[in-house]
Amino acid sequence: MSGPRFEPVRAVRAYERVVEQVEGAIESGALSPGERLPSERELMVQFSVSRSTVREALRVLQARGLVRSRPGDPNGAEVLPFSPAALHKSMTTLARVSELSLGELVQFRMVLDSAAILLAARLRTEEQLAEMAAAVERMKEADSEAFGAADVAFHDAVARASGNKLIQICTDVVRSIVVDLIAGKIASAPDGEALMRRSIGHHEEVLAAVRAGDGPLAARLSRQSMYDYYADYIPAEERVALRALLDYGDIGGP
Amino acid sequence: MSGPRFEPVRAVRAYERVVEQVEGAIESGALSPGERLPSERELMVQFSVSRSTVREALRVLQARGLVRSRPGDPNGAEVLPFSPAALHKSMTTLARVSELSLGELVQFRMVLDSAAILLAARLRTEEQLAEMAAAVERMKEADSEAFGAADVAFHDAVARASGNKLIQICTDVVRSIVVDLIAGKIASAPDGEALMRRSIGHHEEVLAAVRAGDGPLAARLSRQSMYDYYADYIPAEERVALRALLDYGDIGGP
DNA sequence: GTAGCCTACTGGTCCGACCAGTGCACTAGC
DNA sequence: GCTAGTGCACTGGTCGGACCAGTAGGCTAC
Repeated sequence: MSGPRFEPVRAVRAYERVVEQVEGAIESGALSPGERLPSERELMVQFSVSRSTVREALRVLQARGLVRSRPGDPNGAEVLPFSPAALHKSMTTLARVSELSLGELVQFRMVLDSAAILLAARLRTEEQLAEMAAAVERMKEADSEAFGAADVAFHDAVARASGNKLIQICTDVVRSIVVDLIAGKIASAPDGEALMRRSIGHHEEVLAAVRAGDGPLAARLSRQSMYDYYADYIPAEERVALRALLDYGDIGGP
Repeated sequence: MSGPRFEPVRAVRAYERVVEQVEGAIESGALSPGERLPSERELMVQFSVSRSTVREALRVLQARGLVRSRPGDPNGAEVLPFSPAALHKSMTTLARVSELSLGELVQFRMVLDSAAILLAARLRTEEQLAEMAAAVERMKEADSEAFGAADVAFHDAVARASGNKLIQICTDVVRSIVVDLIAGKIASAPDGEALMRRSIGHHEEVLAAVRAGDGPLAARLSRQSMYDYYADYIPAEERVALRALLDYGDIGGP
């Protein structure tokens, strides 16, 4: 017969229990962004642990992006509003140690971006549409530096219009990773000027499709646009997988 | 005139420099998974910092999922193979403090899963197809517990067949978050038995479409399947956004 | 009234100590 | 000879105390 099923007792370190408590307070809303934690010396009394333990706990919370501490600040550590910084960090690490290829990253962007655009074509407000249009205008008049910024603004407006915060955050994170990866290369592109002009044309078409409410068309155009933009940086054998998202003629409609 | 543009010097803490060096060694491959770091006392000599500083650095590295340390282990901290644990953690935090709704999470899954299936229909090997088929068979013969496991196995096989590690990891992370969120609810579902039967039918259709190489059809079916499966848990006003992914009749073809 | 200093805190770092674990070499027993 | 058991030397986890540089806010002197 099997006796009572005992749970394995994982040795839980003191600093972990401190982390759990503070984390719980933040997630439950008992501690809001902008509020301050007690000082380390105060915390060591409240938790009855040493300052080393408190500090290790704070380091973990800081690594998770929940808290920030400044030396000399008489108010103690500050509870931060959530930022995708931690997500960004772990995804960047993933990209490096897990050897994500540029192709995979771009493919991921094609999927998420086109989904965002498909949704935006349906759900966007007039305001958001105006933002996208403004970004495209800025792309036209920009030098190669401002061009990137305007491009980001466009895609960010689209992502927000999709109404899905997770899509918005993930597109943002992956985009910045891709941009970092090919940083410098874009300047040395065989024909950066032509690339920019073509990209502007693509964006205008996408914008028109969003304005018309034709999500499938907008999504298809955006995938094609991203493929064209990055294809030169991606090894030929990897491009096949990316084209699998295009070949159907239309992942977004007939 | 503007003089030389000086960079703002952010005060870099000692433990951060330790983190950077170890992190760099791991990312560059100088330190491989399974290898051991020197002991804390050895590290404090090498970095010429105190043990507290070394420990805070190790806590950060541990929080990022790069190393693990066991008390008493004579070999020092172990370099871990990358696991999406850190990604999972930060995304879970995101879901909680950033108040991601179940609807947004499911919508995200619909996007990623259908993209994975679209790619899998194109790129899958016979082996991977067999895995998917085996998983569906297990779903048929399983009780409600094993059903979930088989379901996971199916989607995991699909994600692997997509050939995109990022898609694979993200679907996995988001799936587990969704499952946690509705844990317990599924048992109390109005008609769990019927839901399971319907789900099996859907999976068989998806599998058939993948086998036939009809990616767009498979993708459409999978979105519909996921929508049907989770719709009951999602408030009506949120369902509209999810249906935006279905209404086009076919985000994957005519 | 204001400019500047002073003080009482903060977090960052260091040191030294103790404890409970772990792995390994060594030894006692077969 | 080989195995089973025992120490030992080390590990990480925690503690306490100490010092430093930095900050904010009150206080003083102008």
